[in-house]
Amino acid sequence: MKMLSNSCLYGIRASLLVASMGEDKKYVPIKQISAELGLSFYFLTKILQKLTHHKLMISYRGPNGGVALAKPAGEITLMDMIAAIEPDHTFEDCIMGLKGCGDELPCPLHDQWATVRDQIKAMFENTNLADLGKKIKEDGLRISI
Amino acid sequence: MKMLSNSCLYGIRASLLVASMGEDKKYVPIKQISAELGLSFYFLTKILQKLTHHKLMISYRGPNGGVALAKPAGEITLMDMIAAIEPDHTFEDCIMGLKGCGDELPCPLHDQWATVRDQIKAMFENTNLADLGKKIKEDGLRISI
DNA sequence: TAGTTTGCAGACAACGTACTCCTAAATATG
DNA sequence: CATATTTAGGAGTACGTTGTCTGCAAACTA
Repeated sequence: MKMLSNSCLYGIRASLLVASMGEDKKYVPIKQISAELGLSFYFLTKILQKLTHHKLMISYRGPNGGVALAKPAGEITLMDMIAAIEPDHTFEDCIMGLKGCGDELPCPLHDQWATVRDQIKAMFENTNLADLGKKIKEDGLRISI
Repeated sequence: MKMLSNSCLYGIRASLLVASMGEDKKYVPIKQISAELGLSFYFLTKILQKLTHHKLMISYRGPNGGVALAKPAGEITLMDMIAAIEPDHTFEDCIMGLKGCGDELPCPLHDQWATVRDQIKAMFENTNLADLGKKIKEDGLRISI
């Protein structure tokens, strides 16, 4: 069950890596990020450009350049990342694909689905990069492979 | 948030319609189903062929032909439909896209996601066409437009 | 048997996502 | 100023999903 596009996943993982490395280094080169995460440099470049356009990251060209978070990691939620990379992704859709499905005019699965959907939405809204970075560091969780 | 492909949604809606119409008529023509649901006849034909191949439906050619459910509606779950139409759809994936993510080697979102994912899986496994048909009939819920 | 109705099967086009490559622009250093 | 480093941006390829069309096979009707 693919909830998020590859682009979105790559963007989140890259941001987490930048958050963890950016403490000593101001800018992290995209080449280095792609190597550490095992992703295509060219493709990752495109994705991170979307994040800089949406002011979640800042970039700097030339030697010692790279990308950095534009805000503290605690102020960037997963929902921010999704909105920047997959702008068409909504969390309102009817699971049966019916237009106009809602509390007043529900499809047969509406109530069950609305509950689950709101949980997913809350998960993305209430989780920020600092939360995930802390888990990665403290519990040894991973963002590679 | 698109959980299921259009093909899958169309197949489910068509099956529900067949279940509700098949009481008096043995076979329902695909042409009629596509007209009532506002779907492409050609495309729906392809989708329903997958259901007949997976023995969820039976088809009959010629005048008074069409498709019918191969089993009582109460014995066909949404998960059966998904498996037939989207055979690659799994409900085990890591939401971060990491291979090997599991209880022993979790990603930072694993626990939160596993809970939601299992609810979705259960929703599809425990809901059958008769359940939905009953809601549609008794509560006036809809499968069109 | 001839003609009509219906599903079956294969080819094909349009589109979005994923991914690659190339050149230009900005910046640092000697 | 010359050169190396690094991001920006546009063009192009590959593939899956969606959707269309055409001809064929099966079944009924007269």
